Amino acid sequence: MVRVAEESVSPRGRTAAGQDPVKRDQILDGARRCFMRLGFEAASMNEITTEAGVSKGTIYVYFANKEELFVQLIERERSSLLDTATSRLLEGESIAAALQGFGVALATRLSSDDVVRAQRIVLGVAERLPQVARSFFGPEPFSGVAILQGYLDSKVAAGALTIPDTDLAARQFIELSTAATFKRRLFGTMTQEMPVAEVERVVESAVAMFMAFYGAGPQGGRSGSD
Amino acid sequence: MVRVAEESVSPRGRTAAGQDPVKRDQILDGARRCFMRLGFEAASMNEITTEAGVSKGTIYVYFANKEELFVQLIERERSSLLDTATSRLLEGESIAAALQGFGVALATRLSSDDVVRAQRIVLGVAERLPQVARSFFGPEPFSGVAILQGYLDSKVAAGALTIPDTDLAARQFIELSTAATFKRRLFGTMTQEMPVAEVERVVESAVAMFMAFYGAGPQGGRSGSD
Amino acid sequence: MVRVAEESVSPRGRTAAGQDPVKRDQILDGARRCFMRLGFEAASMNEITTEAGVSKGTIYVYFANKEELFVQLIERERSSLLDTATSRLLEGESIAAALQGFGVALATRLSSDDVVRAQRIVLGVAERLPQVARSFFGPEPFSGVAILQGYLDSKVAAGALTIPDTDLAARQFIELSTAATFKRRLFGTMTQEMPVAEVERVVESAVAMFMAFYGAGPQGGRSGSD
Amino acid sequence: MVRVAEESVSPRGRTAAGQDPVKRDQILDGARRCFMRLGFEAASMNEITTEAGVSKGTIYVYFANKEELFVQLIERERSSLLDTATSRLLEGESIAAALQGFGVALATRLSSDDVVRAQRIVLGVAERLPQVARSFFGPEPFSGVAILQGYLDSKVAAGALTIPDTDLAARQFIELSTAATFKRRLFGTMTQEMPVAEVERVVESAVAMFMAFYGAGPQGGRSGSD
DNA sequence: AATGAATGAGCTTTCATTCAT
DNA sequence: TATGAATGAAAGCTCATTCAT
Repeated sequence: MVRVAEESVSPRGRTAAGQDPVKRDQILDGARRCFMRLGFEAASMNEITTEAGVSKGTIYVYFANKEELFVQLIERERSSLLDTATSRLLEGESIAAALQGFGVALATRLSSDDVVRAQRIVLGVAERLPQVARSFFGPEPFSGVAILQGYLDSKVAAGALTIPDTDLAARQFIELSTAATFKRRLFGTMTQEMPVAEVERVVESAVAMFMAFYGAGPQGGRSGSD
Repeated sequence: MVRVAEESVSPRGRTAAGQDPVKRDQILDGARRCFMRLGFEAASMNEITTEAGVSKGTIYVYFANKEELFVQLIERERSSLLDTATSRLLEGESIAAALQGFGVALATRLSSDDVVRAQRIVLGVAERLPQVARSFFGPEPFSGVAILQGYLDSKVAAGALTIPDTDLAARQFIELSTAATFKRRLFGTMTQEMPVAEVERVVESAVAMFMAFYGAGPQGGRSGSD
Repeated sequence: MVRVAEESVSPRGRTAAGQDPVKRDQILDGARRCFMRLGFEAASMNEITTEAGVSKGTIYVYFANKEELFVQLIERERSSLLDTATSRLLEGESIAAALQGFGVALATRLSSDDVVRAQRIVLGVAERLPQVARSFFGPEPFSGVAILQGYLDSKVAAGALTIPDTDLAARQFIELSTAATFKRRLFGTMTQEMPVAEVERVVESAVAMFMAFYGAGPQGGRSGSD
Repeated sequence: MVRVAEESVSPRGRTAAGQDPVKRDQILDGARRCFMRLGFEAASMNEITTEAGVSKGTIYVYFANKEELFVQLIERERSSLLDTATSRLLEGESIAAALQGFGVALATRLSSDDVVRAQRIVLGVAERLPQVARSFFGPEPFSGVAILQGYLDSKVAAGALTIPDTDLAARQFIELSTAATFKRRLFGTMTQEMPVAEVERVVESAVAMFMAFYGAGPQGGRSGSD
């Protein structure tokens, strides 16, 4: 019964109900535009219908209800969220360079119009759909943190860094990298995306501060107890 | 049903429509309970009416509509948000102690159940009511930042700190102080408020890192490259 | 708060929400017309709204949902269903006359257009609203039966009738009285109400048959055992 | 999903659209299960489709719409409704025995769960599909009545019974036989099928009453006045 | 000035029916 | 001929807002 589309546009033959990935994406694209423009509550299924160019019934074949549609949309969007940052981290030639690349990619992505918008919507429904908010940055724990922590762990093991609590250190670096943008963008006090050069400057400061504290050496970083 | 106790009713005669500050607060108190419990969309004016113990019409005399009621509520709540943190900053006997007190107070308050809830609600309507989100932490720019920046400026002027960009440095310290809590609480990956001892440890690390980088000395902290 | 209407049209002052009996009846009247014309499923709340001359919201203040509205309607209608038959029974000068009056009233009422229509609708939703169907003829058991049984019991006690099972006998008389009409009207093979003269003839036969079998005398009626 | 076993499929080549009686029955079987379980309105064509193991389109080739499908279903079911009762009547060795067999069979069948369910559904749509309800018990007039009336006519002709109005007498006997069950089962005041022994007792009373009134003899039963 | 009953647009969701494949 | 994905009208119900009292 299920004959999956072989290329991209529903090619030939039929697909099982609710199984055509092209139509599914078409719906998600329409939903994305609506949710982004209006938020979760204000986006009506009617409008999504129109925007996606499918009928009401079709949407309900692919997605059980509005919440499920939203959850699936976020799921789809999430996957690519931290890809660039992750690869930047692994590509870095030195620790400082790796952190710089990671921090810039992360700060840029997290403060992009789209992601900011998405974060707001997700937080707006966090009470009703807690798992959506919880997994917004990827499978728990906050995956950017997990990745960076893994990286830091490896450098600590190699003796290149001295960090008593790599989970905290990872969070610290991320917060330092996004110090100028995250809250400002989320709460709207910064209305434009920050220029790359400026982001780079902020991350440079973050790297410098981080390395000054955690860089291996006699004075070794401290995170709390001594 | 809920009637205000005799003595708290506007004292003498009648007040101009929509002018009685006691009734105004009574409405805002009810609205606060509803919005916090249900969120902006789910809180119905009917429920607010009941919770506040006033009639529908009265609410509409004091507040033009649901949005305006919400805006006014956030405005009222905001003022006290950073009071403790601010006074902790000014009470500190040393820079490190001042920062420690400020950081702990800030991290604690920002990750309290109430404030987390409020942030989510505010962010959920940020697209529709941008100025509410924008001014959530106080008059622009982000007021915790402004206060801390002022403090840092004074210490720089006194030669106790070396900071090229005190705005950035203020943000950095705040982000470091809330590194373990802010995102986790907001996105729900941390479901309980963090124990005070743990908050203190995190802030100690923040202070150490901050002072290591910006503490006055030959190597003076840098925030860009030179 | 609740100031009940003193006469018939909402007289003066306000009534508590969902408490105005005049408006309540107005809604039930509109609902009655719609349900009778279209049946339960086909009657839309919109149409009832229009027919009753009230707004959607008002209906939902008085009745929680469509089912509840229907239940309340049937409840209201039911009360008068067997009044006439009951009083005819008690007015009869002889047993035969009492039974004749009761039978004619019952057969007439049960086969009237309105009652037939109502029975169909009630039976149509019987699976979903069993208690509505169950109590259609009044509080259990089938109240016409209960009343007649009580009457028969008294006559048996007085020695005027010999009936081993008065519950069965009551049902038998009722079925005999409505033998020509009940099923025919309900299932639509008889499309007009039966002329009174004809009903009277059928009930006369019922009375004759009943008295021949149960009338006190040496041969005494039998209903089952040897 | 449900596929008919090879051998039951239309035997040779193709059948004209909507002409294969095997497929037709297959559809009606599925529809029967759905309608009985859910009632007319609640049974969706989708569910019938699944239950019958045919496609939506196919159903619409065989039956113009949902109503027509229902009509045809009732038509098919109807034929067997009174078979047993009819043969019991003709097998009876005496009039009393014939009536007893007929009455018990009829009362049992009419109050069986399935038939009660079917009657309710049919009555629920009686206003919209009058002919379905009208012909529920067979071709007009009420066929159980017609058959019994024929039987009574023959006995009257033979001088074994004295009945002025055999149509009425037939109805009377049927109502007496089902006096304890019909309304109670239909309106749900009796939730279980009645035990056979009890049905037999009720029918015995019906036969006794009937024979006492219509049994040939000097006093000959009368159904009108003289 | 305060009340709260009434309003009705608008919401999400269902499902009989169609028609391209 | 048979299929079942797609359609879209219409359903029950909610709730911000109004205005007669």
